[in-house]
Amino acid sequence: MFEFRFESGSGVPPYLQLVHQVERAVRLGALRAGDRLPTVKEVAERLVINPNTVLKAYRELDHRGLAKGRAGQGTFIVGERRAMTKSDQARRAELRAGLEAWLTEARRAGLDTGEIDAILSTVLHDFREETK
Amino acid sequence: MFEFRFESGSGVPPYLQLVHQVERAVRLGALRAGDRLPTVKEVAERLVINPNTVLKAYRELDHRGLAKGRAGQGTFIVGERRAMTKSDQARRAELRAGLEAWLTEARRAGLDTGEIDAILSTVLHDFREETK
Amino acid sequence: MFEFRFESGSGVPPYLQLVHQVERAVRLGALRAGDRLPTVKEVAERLVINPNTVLKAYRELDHRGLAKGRAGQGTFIVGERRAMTKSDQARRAELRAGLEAWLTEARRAGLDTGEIDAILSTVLHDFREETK
Amino acid sequence: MFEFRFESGSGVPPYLQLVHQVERAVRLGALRAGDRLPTVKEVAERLVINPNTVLKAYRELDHRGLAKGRAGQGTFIVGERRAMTKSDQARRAELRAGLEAWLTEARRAGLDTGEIDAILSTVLHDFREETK
DNA sequence: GTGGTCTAGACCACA
DNA sequence: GTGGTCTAGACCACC
Repeated sequence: MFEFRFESGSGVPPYLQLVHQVERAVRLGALRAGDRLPTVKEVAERLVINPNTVLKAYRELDHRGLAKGRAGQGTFIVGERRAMTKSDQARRAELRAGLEAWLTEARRAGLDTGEIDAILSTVLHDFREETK
Repeated sequence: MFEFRFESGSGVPPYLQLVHQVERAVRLGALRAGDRLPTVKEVAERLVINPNTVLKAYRELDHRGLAKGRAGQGTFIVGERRAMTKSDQARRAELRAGLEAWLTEARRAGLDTGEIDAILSTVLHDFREETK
Repeated sequence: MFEFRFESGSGVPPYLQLVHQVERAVRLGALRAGDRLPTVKEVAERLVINPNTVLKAYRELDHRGLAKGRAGQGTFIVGERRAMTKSDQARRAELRAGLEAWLTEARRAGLDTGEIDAILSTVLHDFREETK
Repeated sequence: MFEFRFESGSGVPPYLQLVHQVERAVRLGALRAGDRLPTVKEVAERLVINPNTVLKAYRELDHRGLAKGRAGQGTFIVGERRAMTKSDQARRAELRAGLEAWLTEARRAGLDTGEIDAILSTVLHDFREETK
């Protein structure tokens, strides 16, 4: 079952964090069409937030065409996302491993979380500017 | 002079984005104690937002002990952040280059911005869980 | 419920007066962790000021770690302030009574509010210099 | 020569602090008609503030009829304040001593500056309400 | 309904 | 001109 989490202190509204997490999971293939999201009640209890906040996130997912609620059954991921080929999956795994290596390297160099974030967001921004 | 920018669509309130950018710049050594931030008016005009929004960001920086406004003079970075040694700087540059290489690799593998973000935030999260 | 008031004419910005009052109340034990402050709207209406001014005060209290706003619920005093012992409370009451006696004495000697203030601030200042 | 000082952190605008100090000194008899205030330049240098701020305070004192600048000579306290009788002076000294005793008592009871302030302002406020 | 962000514009304090 | 306070009112996020 998909697990939500909160990155507190980022300033992103809680309901949007939930939306983003589903979006990312779908992109990575961790969530696929037909998968069932945890119920509103479950999420609300687990994250200790108001059920309305979860509802708003699920409504937004519906709005974005990523999930669809079925009365009495739950909320399900929709939309066809072409399955990844084996070689695609392998390449992702490699990339993932590469990033993990980079992070380990950064930690070993004595950088704390804040510094890593700073480098990440700066480099990311520059990269997007260049490849725009 | 320090340049602000907006990462629109993230859901982070504009004033917080400004705060985060200064925080990151200070961490990376791009801003140092005594440096003057652009005036409230300049930022407001450049980003086409209300001066009060910029003021709010500067006030937040004050609260966080990162900057201090002086009426009639401007807003200045405050607090001693020990200068980085040459070797530290070199290590950062290496890390930066490594991350850029990773990004180039990811692009070459056909990942779009959304997918890269997805991998980044997932791996980052897992990494923090592990090293916690 | 905590009651705010204005000491007009002091030159202290209204929002700061609110902050100071909460700080003092917390110090005196009149407000304790978990206590709920009146809502922004209530204070604004009672003191006939703009809600944003109250909000600014509450935000400042947040920054100082004295209170925390919870959307939809209100603003609450935060932070553990060890409860005063019975004997402590008694000593405070004595001190308070002593000060009241002094004030009565001063009034009887024909001093007006301004003169009392003058003596108070002067003696206070000297006292701090000495015990510094 | 009269000495100005700053109580930082009170939120009272610097120029008003200067005004208040002269007012109090006049009330207490520490400054009397004809006494010369330090020059704008002296005050500005001593307190490390802009001369314009001192000028504004002196202008305000003029406005309130407490002091008058004489071109090329300086700023002088004006206004007849009937001299205090010997017995009046004695009574003030007694009051002052009484307050000092109270403060010593408070310190001995373990109260810090903030707590003393809290009691003072609370009792003062209540006292004014009662004798209003 | 409760806190919080943003805008718009007036006014003040400081240099 | 530069930071800062206050007002007024719209809109958002959370309960």
